[in-house]
Amino acid sequence: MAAQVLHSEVLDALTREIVGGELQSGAVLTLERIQQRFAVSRTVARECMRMLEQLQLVTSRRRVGIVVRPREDWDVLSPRVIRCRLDGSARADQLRSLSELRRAVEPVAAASAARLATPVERARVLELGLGLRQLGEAGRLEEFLERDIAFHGMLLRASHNEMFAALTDAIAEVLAGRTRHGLMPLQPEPEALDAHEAVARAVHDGDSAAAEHWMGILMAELRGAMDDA
Amino acid sequence: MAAQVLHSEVLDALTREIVGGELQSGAVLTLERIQQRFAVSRTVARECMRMLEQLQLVTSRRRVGIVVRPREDWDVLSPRVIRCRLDGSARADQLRSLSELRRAVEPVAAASAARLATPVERARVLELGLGLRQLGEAGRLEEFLERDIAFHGMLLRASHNEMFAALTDAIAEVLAGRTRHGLMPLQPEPEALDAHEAVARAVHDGDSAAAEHWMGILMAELRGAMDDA
DNA sequence: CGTTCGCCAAAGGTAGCACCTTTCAGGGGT
DNA sequence: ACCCCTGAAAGGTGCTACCTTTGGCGAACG
Repeated sequence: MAAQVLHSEVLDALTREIVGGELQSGAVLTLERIQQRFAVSRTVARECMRMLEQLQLVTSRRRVGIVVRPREDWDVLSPRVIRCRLDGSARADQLRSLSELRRAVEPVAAASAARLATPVERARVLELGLGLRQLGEAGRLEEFLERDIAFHGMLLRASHNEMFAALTDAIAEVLAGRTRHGLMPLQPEPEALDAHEAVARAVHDGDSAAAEHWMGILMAELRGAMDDA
Repeated sequence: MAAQVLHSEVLDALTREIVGGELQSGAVLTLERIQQRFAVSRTVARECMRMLEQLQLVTSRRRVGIVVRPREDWDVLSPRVIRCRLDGSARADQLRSLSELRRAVEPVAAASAARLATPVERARVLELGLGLRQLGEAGRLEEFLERDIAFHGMLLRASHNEMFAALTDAIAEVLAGRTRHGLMPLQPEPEALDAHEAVARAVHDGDSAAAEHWMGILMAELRGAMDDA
């Protein structure tokens, strides 16, 4: 992302410490300590601080220092915060709340996609959806995951709502995280495959009610799967 | 928010110009020009640039300058971007996509609240929900709006999902924006009042299916109202 | 005991430098 | 006519030094 620029390691390290709970609400940093700890200049320390401030992770007060804010204030929808929480100790919590967000968003996104997608997008959704069945039944989990991510991402983008589209990466992380944590059956449930296919067809045919309905079914299924685990 | 610190005017001005479309994708800024235009030092210009970069509004490349990114890349869920879009020329678009997000999130949030709210939160939700009827029937729109915002905000927080809670302010903006733009009837529809009350009771009684159902009804109603306008 | 006052730590902001990357133009060779 | 090489300039990256402003806190005073 920010590439090799800036000592973005500093930002990442601090973000992780805050969202990971090592630096609790009320903890105080100073620019000086950041400078010394990471051996960077004031400029870099300040830029990091500003970014943390923008994420609402800290607030900077004169004479006091840089104070860590309580979790309620965090900009938890920011991709950076999501990413850091996903590979920190708060991983499980983050996955749960993201899954819930998914359950909320994806059915509505599917409905919008059925209404608003371009012909090219419709075709692509259908293609991806149909392909899932073959990969699933063949038990090719790696490829299934990859295509599943592509399918859900395509759908979110096809909704033509930029706020849904902005969740693409986070949702991809949920999917990948589930698989990596062995929360997936060795072979996807037939019901899930049916639901995927039904969603794909509904979007392709412009049937927004059906798209929402079937995506809802799909969400309910994986909610059941997660509750078991 | 960031208070009177920093020439946050600079950041706001630039953010507005980008999300407002005055600076289109591919447009190039330089630190030098920012410095001159706003009469600030390089440090301040750089901090602003870093924040814009974090919002994915721009990307900074050596020898080239600060390049505005296409809208797909923006961190459109960031409160700052939402705020700037809401009082820029993209207001209508932003309200529409936010409303859709609301339609997705609020029913699920209501269901979670019914499951997870604390006794205090349940009582408060019920109180706010019941109060709405009186204010609505009396036609006291100002107070109705205020309480409506409190009601939905309480519900989002009571869902105990920090990602839903993070949308509180944005959703408050939608509610306020609708009223300010005369998209509300002079007296709230009786059906809407019924739905509010039903949601409040369901959350209070811990009936998560009913909470989701009635909130869905409510969302459908105001979607109808918005489509009319 | 309460109130005021002043100190100073730490952020806010400015200025200017050295450096590195990237681009782009110009020249020479094929 | 085309390609590659080279060099210079533009502009971000990072650093240091320095001054200003604010606000917390303790001491002194009423």
